[in-house]
Amino acid sequence: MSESLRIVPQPMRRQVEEGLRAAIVNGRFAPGEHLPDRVLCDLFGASRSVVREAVRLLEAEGLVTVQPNRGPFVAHLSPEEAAQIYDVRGVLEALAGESFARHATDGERAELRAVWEDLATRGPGASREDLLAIKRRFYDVLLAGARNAYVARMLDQLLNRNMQLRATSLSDPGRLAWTVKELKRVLDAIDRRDPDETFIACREHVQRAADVALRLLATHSPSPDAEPPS
Amino acid sequence: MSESLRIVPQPMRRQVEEGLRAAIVNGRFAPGEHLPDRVLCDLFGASRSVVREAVRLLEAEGLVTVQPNRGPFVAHLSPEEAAQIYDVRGVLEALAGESFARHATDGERAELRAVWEDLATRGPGASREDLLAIKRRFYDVLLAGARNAYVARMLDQLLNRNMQLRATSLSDPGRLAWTVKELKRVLDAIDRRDPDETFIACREHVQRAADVALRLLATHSPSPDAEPPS
DNA sequence: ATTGTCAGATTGACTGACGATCGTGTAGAA
DNA sequence: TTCTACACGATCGTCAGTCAATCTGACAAT
Repeated sequence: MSESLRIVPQPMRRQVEEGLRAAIVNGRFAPGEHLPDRVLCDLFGASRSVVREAVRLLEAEGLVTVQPNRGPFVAHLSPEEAAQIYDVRGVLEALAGESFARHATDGERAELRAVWEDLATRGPGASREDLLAIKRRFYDVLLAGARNAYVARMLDQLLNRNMQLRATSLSDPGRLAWTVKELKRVLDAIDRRDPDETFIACREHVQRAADVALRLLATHSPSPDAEPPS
Repeated sequence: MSESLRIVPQPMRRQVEEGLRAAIVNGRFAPGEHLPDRVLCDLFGASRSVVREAVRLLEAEGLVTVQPNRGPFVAHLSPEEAAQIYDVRGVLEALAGESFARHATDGERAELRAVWEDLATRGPGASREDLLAIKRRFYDVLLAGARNAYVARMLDQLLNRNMQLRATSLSDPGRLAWTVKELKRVLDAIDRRDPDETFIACREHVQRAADVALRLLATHSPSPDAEPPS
């Protein structure tokens, strides 16, 4: 853990990339919205080269889709895509949990349980932001203990991709209690050093979250907002 | 399936991107090799803007790593990373198989079995290229029938990432017979419409391939080639 | 031998420019 | 009035050139 002390001046490109990503996942840009590079340029005060490179990265992450000769658009999340994302999230999170059960240190296990207890003691009055932040910490600890950089990167992408849906599903009344109960099963499996059971518990947890989110998505907004291109 | 007939002139950027990716996965560039954008420019006859955007995409895929102020390098695959990639591949392929068992049409099931029979009837004298091509077709059919664009994209990335290892493990004498037998278990599970068994069979297949590849990697080249930077 | 300095090479970023392409609105014809 | 064709604007794709910051390696000085 000899963390390098050298400071790296964050390149302009990375600032644009992170700013744009944050703006998209926080909903400051509506899905389907057109983002001409001109407006991105003077929004971030950067040149076209920088903006275009940043857009390429977000395109690879799936957050924006670039139509030829028309430019970048905020990606639209259809119910089918959402279901697919949850499927992938399920197996990746299951793998992360399984790896955590295998490789995590005692300190990391204790830390994960601490985060869970933080979540469990929140009343139902907690704000969406708080809940998302706690779940974020949960994932951070989980992925750190899983010792697998690839599953961490891919899961990060997927969590960014369906941030809006997670916010809605977390705000569902009564969902918090189920989340706490499902995660307890994960924690118990981890403490019993049972990777297989951890795998199953994690995947099932995501499946439940997907059911809630997709049900909300189907009933609450039967007709999506922006135009599905082509 | 009304595929649009209109041809879109592939942008220069995409040509550079695909050419560079092909050059890396085919081993025309050694791992750890430095790729100054100057040489990429007159190698592809493109301007710096185009090359840099293409490099961004490959960076997001993990095929190249860009060191600040030093430029892009062909990514180096450590044994630990290889093991992590195989872990992720295992669950993603398992999910793809499970989805295939759930959603594929009868035609797709027959097609998958045809590809498998093609692989099974090859004698041990088949060339690496042929075997890789057949496995490629197997994956294409599998992913098409899985009805999940995300698992397809991520699996594609991972397969590109460890192409070299796959080539070595496929060339291992006797491995072909085991591969055929393991895939038969997958096919049988699919034909029995048993998603859970398909999941397990796929994951185990990848695990076996990982064991072979990592064993070869450990014994055949105990000290990697290029310098691990920093 | 260690340190300091300098030149060359390379990246990061910006700017201006040009043609190609898409969408749209308008003018003209039926 | 309705429909078609064309022109126009907006935007993208690409390029070339410039400048500053940084790294590398060699060479000189202590």
